[in-house]
Amino acid sequence: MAKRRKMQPILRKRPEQDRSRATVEVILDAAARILVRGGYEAFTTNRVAEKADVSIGSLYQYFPNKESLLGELMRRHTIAIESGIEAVAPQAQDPPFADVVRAAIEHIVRAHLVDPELHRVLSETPPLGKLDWEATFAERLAARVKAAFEARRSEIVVRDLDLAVYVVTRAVEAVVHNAATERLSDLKSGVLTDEVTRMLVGYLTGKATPVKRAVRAAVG
Amino acid sequence: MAKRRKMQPILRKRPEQDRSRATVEVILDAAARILVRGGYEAFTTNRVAEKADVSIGSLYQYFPNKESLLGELMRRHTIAIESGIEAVAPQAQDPPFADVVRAAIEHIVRAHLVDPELHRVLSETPPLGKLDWEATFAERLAARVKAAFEARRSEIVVRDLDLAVYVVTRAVEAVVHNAATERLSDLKSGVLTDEVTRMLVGYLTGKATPVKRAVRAAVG
DNA sequence: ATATGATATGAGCAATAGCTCACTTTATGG
DNA sequence: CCATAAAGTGAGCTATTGCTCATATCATAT
Repeated sequence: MAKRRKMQPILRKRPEQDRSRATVEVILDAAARILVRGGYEAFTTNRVAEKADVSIGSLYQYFPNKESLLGELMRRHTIAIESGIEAVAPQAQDPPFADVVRAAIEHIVRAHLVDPELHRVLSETPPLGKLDWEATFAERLAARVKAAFEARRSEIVVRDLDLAVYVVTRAVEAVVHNAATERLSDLKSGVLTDEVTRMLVGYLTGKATPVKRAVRAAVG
Repeated sequence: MAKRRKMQPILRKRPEQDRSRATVEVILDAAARILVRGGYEAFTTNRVAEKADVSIGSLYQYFPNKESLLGELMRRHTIAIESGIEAVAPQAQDPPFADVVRAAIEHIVRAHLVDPELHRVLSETPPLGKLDWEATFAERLAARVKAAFEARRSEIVVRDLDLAVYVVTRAVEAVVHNAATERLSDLKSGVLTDEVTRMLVGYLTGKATPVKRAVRAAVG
């Protein structure tokens, strides 16, 4: 008598043959393209199936519901970001504070350069909006930033560290996020990273940073 | 033979009696409450009418379509913000640069303290998201900020003024916007304004600002 | 060949959306 | 009064949504 309700696995059926794996891929591609072009409004399962040139039945053989499609899209996007992030070299010991700050910013920039359009849509999409990875990513980042600040406490003039971490992370995330759609070239060239780095270092240490170019100019 | 298509006035019919004016008000109230509670997902015309305790027919007598409901809501919100902003005193001549910066920030803070929840939902709502006033508001603000920067060019160490304006406006807007839902008390108390002011002044002038409390502690 | 499971199809269902319109009720003014 | 206009009603139309399921096709192994 137990009513079956929202208790399905993430993927209804594991695709085992090459043919079906391809089908899943085509579906996800179509989903991403529709999301990017028309936003969540245009994102309907029927349209996705049509654009993927696959019957609606096939879609529902692998995805138990609309939300799971979004979920898988997000999962993959997260993975793409995380793997791209691993390229960040571990810090040499006792580097200039400015370099630490810059490294963190490049962290975020890199994340936003992985399929920026899809990134934007996913992060603003109603049912999942700012969910999962954005939360945990932000948390991990905040922890990391705070640790870095504490390690350099003597160089930092700001009183309230927690507040500083909050202000800094939101500010950077937002500037980068916006720049990903409004000033993509500045993002890619590193000009924006320079600027934001100077802002943070100035704010935190109370000293102006000499305007010097980054060691490596481009990030993506 | 001309097909009638999306060409209706903003308000289908002007309410002329007190009774109908009240009806319009009740509808808008319900709309706002539904938006705040359930987001755009829950925002359906039938539900709005139901919550307003008004027949769906009455709703459509004053609002030609769903979008116009959102539009009117936004229009009123804009007006509320703008009138609240006028309270900002005109600057004394040649005030300290920090004061100018602080005034601009308080500008934005004030805007976000007018019904913060509704503000958030409206700014993230799909069909209008970041439309109209957010665009023009940002433009006017950017122009104002740039003018202020130019007037103080000698005190500013940043090279690229346009880039600086971009970084500054996005950063402040985002920090304040996020704080409106995550750190409302810090926003109201002025602590956050202090912090952001210090960040900007440090960034722009290259000098650390002495940590002094604002003249008036609270904004809203 | 043939049996078996994996894969694919698409007509169509139940639910809900935005919205209309024929109609009733309430207010106003001569 | 009563005529006219304003205001209010809600059953229900049309379109679309997410999603199912009976059926058909393809792949593989014996």
